Amino acid sequence: MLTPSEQRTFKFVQQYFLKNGYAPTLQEIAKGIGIKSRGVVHRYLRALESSNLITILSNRRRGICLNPDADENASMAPINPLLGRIAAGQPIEAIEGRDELNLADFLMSSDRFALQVTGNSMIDAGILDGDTVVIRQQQTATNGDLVVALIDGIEATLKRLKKLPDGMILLMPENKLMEPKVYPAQRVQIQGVVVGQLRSYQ
Amino acid sequence: MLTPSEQRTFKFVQQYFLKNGYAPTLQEIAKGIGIKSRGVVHRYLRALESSNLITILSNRRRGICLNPDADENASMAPINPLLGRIAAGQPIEAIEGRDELNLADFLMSSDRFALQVTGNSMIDAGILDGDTVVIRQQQTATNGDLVVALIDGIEATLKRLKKLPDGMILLMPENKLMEPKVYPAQRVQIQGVVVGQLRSYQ
DNA sequence: GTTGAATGTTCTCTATTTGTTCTCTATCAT
DNA sequence: ATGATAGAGAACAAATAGAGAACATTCAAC
Repeated sequence: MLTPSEQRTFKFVQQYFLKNGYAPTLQEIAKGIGIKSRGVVHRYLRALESSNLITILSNRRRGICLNPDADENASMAPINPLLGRIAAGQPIEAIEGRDELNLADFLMSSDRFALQVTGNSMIDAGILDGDTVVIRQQQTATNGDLVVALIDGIEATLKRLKKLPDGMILLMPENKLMEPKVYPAQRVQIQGVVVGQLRSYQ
Repeated sequence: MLTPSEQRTFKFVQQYFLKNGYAPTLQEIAKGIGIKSRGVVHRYLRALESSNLITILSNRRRGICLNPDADENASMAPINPLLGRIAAGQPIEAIEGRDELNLADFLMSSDRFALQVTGNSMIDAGILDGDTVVIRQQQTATNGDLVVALIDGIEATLKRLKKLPDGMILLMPENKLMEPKVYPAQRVQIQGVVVGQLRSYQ
């Protein structure tokens, strides 16, 4: 059972964590909830700890951990309610089993990063200008993967990979108007493969 | 759990690697994260290594390797950096300002839900079979919006909305092979508009 | 090979920030 | 009044960020 200030504190910490990937300092919390005293913040944190919402690593800077089992932490994991399936001409049907969309699987891993795509070279693969692609960092890829490739150590491109039998590498754009290009393997360095894509319409 | 400086360091290394295809020197990292001491950088790298994010080849110049299958538990960093912008044939350029991809903005809001798309009616808009779309629930929409519409209270479809001057409603698929359909307004009920889209390649 | 500059590594040292613990006020509802 | 809740702020200890010196090791040019 939390007092209003304690709730505000907890919410702020949660959001800060989600946004920055590390805990806030007492001063940042104080500013965030609109007070000035670090001492007061500390008192609230103590209360949150005894309610089992957080764990405090003593004397550590930014040493606040969110306890995973806390109910209200459910909102921490970016999960989306309700996931149904929509098809032209059919009623929306619920999908059994997977009723949540877990973004953590999608891209929250340290070996992933995101890139914003410029240009239309991949529109036939449904990747439009301005979309964001999520890349898993790796040096190798298999035929047919969408890869980020570095050519001659300078030019970066997003293309579909095809290894030719003669050791050459074919980088194919997904755009009927553009031509695939062939490079000797040593000129092409794979930086990662596309594991996801997202777009915002606002 | 990484300190902010350690995260900055990791991100810089990742970015440098992506851009150049090889690891930076300690001095380059120092400059990149805004400090002067190579010793300090080395300390941060040690921390990253013990979090299993990187591997250091001792005494090797540019001897930092990014660990491909990073241990998520170790880092616990729920961020995925937006590292840059990729354009065909150009070096990857860093995006200043917005350096993080904030998923909270994207879909963590109570009035949103997700649907999985079946069918090819929207492929020309870059929405493929199997993609997930994020819908903001609302009863009205403006011309040109991508909407989830319920026809006769039964059929749900994802189409582009066009209100005709005579009060009829035109639902246009984004697929050259399909024909738009016209309905009287009372048969069509808007369920929400598409505010985001995502795809997983796994 | 030899050499020298650049680079990685290990330290010590300092200043600042941060966490922690106090005490002291103020407000408000019962 | 009497707790409970809010807040300010001082004082101290600990952690962190950073500088920089000193030495070891690479690596490329000669």
